[in-house]
Amino acid sequence: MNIAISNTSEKPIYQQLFEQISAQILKGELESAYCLPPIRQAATELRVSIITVKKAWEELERHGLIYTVTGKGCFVTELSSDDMLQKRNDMIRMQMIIDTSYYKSFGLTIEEVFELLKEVY
Amino acid sequence: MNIAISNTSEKPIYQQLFEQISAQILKGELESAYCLPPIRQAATELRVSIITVKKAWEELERHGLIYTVTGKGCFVTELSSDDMLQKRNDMIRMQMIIDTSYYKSFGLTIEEVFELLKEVY
Amino acid sequence: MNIAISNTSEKPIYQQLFEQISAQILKGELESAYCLPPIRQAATELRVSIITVKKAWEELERHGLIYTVTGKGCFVTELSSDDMLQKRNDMIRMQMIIDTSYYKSFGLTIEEVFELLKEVY
Amino acid sequence: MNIAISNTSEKPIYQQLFEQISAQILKGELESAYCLPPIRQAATELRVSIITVKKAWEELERHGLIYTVTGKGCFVTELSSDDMLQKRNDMIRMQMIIDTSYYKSFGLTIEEVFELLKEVY
DNA sequence: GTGGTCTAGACCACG
DNA sequence: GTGGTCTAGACCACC
Repeated sequence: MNIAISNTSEKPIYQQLFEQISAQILKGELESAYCLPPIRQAATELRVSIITVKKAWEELERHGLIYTVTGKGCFVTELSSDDMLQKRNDMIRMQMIIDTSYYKSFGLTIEEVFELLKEVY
Repeated sequence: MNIAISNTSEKPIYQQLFEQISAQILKGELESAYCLPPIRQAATELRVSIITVKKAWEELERHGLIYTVTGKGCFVTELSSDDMLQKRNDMIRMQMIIDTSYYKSFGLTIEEVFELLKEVY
Repeated sequence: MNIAISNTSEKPIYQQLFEQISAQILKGELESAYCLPPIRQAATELRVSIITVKKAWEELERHGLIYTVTGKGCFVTELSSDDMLQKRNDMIRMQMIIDTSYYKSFGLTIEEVFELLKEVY
Repeated sequence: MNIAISNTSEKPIYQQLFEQISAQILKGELESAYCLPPIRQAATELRVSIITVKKAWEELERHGLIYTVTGKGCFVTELSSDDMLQKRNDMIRMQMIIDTSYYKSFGLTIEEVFELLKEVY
C-alpha cells in the first residue's frame, strides 16, 4: 500500500484512494490477479474509515480494474497492455475535458496552454 | 450577465459564478469600473439565492477583481493589461498544478500530455 | 473644504466627514464663527449625496461643534482653547477605550502596546 | 467556548466571534490540533445562527488559524510560538494603523497618545 | 435604491 | 456524526 492521503485536501479521501490505486494498476505496478489487502487492514494501515476504503474499492470495481471474490478478497483484473493503455488514456482524457474547458473559459489557445503547462510541469 | 449555471454539476454554484465572472473580467470583457448588477437582481436573473450570488461576489472581491461600495454597488477593479494577464495566469497556473499532479500520477511525460491534450482541445 | 473621502473604506462616508471636520475644528484650523459651505455646495464639491453631508453636519451639531442658523448657514461654535482641548481629548479617549479593549483581548500589556505603536506611528 | 457576544454592538457577530477566538488561539489558550466544537453545537451554545458561526470559522481558516476536515471537524493549526507572536502582532498592527490615523488626524504626537493611552488602559 | 447581516430550516456528501 | 451548500425571508445602515 503505497498511498499518500491528505485530510485537508478538497478531494474526498475515497477519491484520492481510487485515483492512486487505479494509477498504480494502469502503470502496471500492481500485477494481474494481485490481491488487494482486506478493507479492514487497509483502513487500519491508512488510518481512514472502513467505509471510505469500501467506497474506493467499489469505484475500482465499477471501472473494471478489480473484481471481488466474496470471502476471498479483491483482485486486480487481468488486462492486456493495450487494454491498460486504453483505460489509462480514457481516464486521463475524461479529466482533460474538464481541465481544458477551464482553460478555454479564459480564452487560452492551445499554444498558451502548452506554454504555461511547460512551466508548471 | 452572460452566465451559464449547471445545477447538476459537482461544482458549487457560487464557484461557477466566480469562475465565469473572473474569466470575463480577466479576458477584458467587463470594462474597468463596470458596475455589476445588484446582487438581488443578479439572483433573480440567474434564479439562485441572494446569498449564493453574494458568496461569489465576496470571492471576486477577495481576489481583487471587484470592489464593493456599500449602498452603491459592486465595481470591476481597474487593472492594467499586465496585471490582468498576471492574475489570469496565476489563476490558471494554480489549477494546472492540480491538473498536472493527476497526469503525473499516471506516469505521463509532458510530451504524452501534449499529445492527449491536442486531441481533446 | 480640505477633506479626503474613501468610497471603499469600511467607514461610512458621513462618519469620515464628521471625523475630519471635527478634527479640523478642534485643531483650531477652522476659526470660530467660520461659516461652513451650504450642504448643497459641499455635496457637489465632495461628490457625495446631500443626505450624507446633512448627516455629518447633524453629527457635528450634536457634538456642539457647530450651530445652525436657519436660512443663514452653519457656523463653528466659539470655544475657548481649554474647551477645545477638553472636547478633543474626550473624543480621542472615547475611541481609545474601544482600541485598548482590542489590544487587551490579545493579552498585551501597555508596554507592548507602546512598543508596537511606536513602530506604526 | 468562552465567548461573550454583544447583540447591540456595532460589530457584526461573526466578527466578534472571529476576534475573540483568534485572540484565544494566539494567546495559546487553545492548544494546537484542538478540535473546535461542531458549528451546530457552537451555534446552539452561543445562541446564534449556524451561518454566523460558519462565517467566523471561515475567517479563522482564511487567516490560517484553523483548518477544516470535512466530516471530522475544525482544528486549531499547529503554530510555533514565533509564528503565533508574528500573527498576533500582524493583526494588532493592522488595527493600529487605523487607530493611529485617527489620532493623527487630531494632530496628536505619539507622546500625547501615550499620555492619554496610559489614562485609559 | 444599494449592500450587510442574521435567521431558520433544508438537503447533500463525506466518514 | 461532521461540514458544505442552498433557500426564502427578514431587518438594518447607508446613500
